[in-house]
Amino acid sequence: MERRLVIGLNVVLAAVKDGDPVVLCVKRPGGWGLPFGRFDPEDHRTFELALRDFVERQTALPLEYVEQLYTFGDRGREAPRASLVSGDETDRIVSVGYLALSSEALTPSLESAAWRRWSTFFPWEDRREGKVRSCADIAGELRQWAKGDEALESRIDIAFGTGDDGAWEEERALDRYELMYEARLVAEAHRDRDGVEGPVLHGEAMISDHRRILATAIGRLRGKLRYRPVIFKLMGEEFTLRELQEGVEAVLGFDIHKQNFRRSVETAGLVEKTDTTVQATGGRPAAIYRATGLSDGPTAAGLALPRYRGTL
Amino acid sequence: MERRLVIGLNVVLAAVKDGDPVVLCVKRPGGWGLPFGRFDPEDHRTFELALRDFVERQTALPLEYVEQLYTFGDRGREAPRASLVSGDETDRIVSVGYLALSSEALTPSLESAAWRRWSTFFPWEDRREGKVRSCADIAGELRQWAKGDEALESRIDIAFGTGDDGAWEEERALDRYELMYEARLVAEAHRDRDGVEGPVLHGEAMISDHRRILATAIGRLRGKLRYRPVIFKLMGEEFTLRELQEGVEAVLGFDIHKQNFRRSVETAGLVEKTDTTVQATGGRPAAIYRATGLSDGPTAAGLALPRYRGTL
DNA sequence: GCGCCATATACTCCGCCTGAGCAAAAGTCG
DNA sequence: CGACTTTTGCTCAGGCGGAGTATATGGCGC
Repeated sequence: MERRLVIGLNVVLAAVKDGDPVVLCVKRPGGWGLPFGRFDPEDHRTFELALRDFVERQTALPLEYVEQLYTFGDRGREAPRASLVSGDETDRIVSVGYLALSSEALTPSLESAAWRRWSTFFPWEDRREGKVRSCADIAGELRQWAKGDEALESRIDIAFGTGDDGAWEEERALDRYELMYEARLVAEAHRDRDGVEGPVLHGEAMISDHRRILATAIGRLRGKLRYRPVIFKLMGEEFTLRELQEGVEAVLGFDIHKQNFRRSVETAGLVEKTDTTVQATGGRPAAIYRATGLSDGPTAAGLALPRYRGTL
Repeated sequence: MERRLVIGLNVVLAAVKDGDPVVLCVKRPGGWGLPFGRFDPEDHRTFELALRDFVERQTALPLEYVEQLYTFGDRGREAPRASLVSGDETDRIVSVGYLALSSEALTPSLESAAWRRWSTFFPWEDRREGKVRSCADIAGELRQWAKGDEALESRIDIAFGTGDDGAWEEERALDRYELMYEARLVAEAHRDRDGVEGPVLHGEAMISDHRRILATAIGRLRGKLRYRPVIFKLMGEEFTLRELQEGVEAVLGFDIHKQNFRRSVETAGLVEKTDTTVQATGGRPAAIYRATGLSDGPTAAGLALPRYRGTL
């Protein structure tokens, strides 16, 4: 029988909820995963339409901003759960990953769907003060695994900002995940290959290669913050500068200087102050802002954001 | 009969030749296009392997650096030339675009393949002094077409750096091409839709949506220069700083300040000076440099490059 | 109303990066 | 040797970003 080609669509639908970045997950037989569906060339004119269609059917949540991430076509990646999408083990599955952003974490209609924090799957990516960061020295574990291999050590240094003049670059989430996969510090590495356990496992696993897709999405979103006004896709219509900053910090995964953030946001001209204020924090009331027209549209500049400058 | 799903692979193979950026093109019945082939799930384990396979067969050129660009799945995009890849008009074609870089523009074995300058297809993207830039005021033509529509004018301003504080951002090549397509300033717009001619047509057309894919590749490559050391994939083993600068300028499409370029490159630590020199320009001999280990690997920083600050 | 607290907002200061240009060095060519 | 070309070294000023201090404006307990 002929091996048919099947295209699957995966979505990382992200939002910010109670100051934490969350992603829409669906509970499947093998564990948690991203929403996905099969692309049917008969029914769907474009990928995006197909995506909106099945996400809305699966969760009753509408998609607003949508962006293509990457197309995964390697044989073997889908093996463990091929039957889920294709219904036929001999099919060859190619999957197209998408990133979608929502300004609200609305409750999904489906019981098996839920918003879950990024930090569940990537505890090491959240370096904000007071957050549950996995204090484990992952870079140290990796270096031990590298056993002096220079090329590997260089990759580790760049990915984790160890190294002499290196800095933690938040958008390298995928680099970090892939290193950890190779070093077998994540459960997927054991599931996909032999069952030899690594020293410690970090974060919760997802089915198939969904955690890899999520890492791709996180990195892409973080990078995009700096050159496109995507942060406003995660905010409501109106917000205080503190709320905006908390949204940015949630995505970036580290704290930033308050006064400088205000300065950079205000001079960028992406927001405008309204004449109303809110009093929600127990201190001085904050002015309410909204995004200007500049921050709309497919093109437009992003925010000038600082780099992480902590230790560890 | 069932509509089958077919995956096509397209490659933008770029190089720098005689100071100009070039792309490998293949002559087809309907005009020039990018090399492409059909992905066969039976034969190929990954997209990249398939890509290397058919490019080497079509042109006898090996691919070095390869990067996925985007997956195009909209129905209709492939209509005009569907039969080329599929051999069956009822198939649904999805195409995955790739960017590949070569340090040498080797002569392809196939007679129908040739290196052609980017500027053939995108004359407006080359703003270097003394180059054949199409002096036509494209932004003006676009604004005339926009007829006061604010949203459109804002897009034009951002794409072309017109607008008050806007600057020409070289990586927005796709934004510019898409606007021109919508305004029917490129031949493809007439071929794909009705035959109503626009005022002027710019650049040479390519078959299918290949010029769009090329625009995507140019934009991606230009952007990537700033944060990954990809420029060295386009250079030989050894080079002078002038040659390196000319390579960068060719890709960026504008001239940059010589002394500042030297400073930024040297402080970045991506190159190291050898103790040899060449005398090729009729002036003082230039030191030969080579890329350091830092510039290798999937990760690593890029060059700090200036922005275009010309007029027009 | 008054002191205290918490947060929002304003302003300052300084170092570094970057843009821009001058000038010297090291060759070729007539 | 002098004119010319290109490489290389250096300086200087403006601006942006990082970090901290100070002030404004509300609530709350008394």
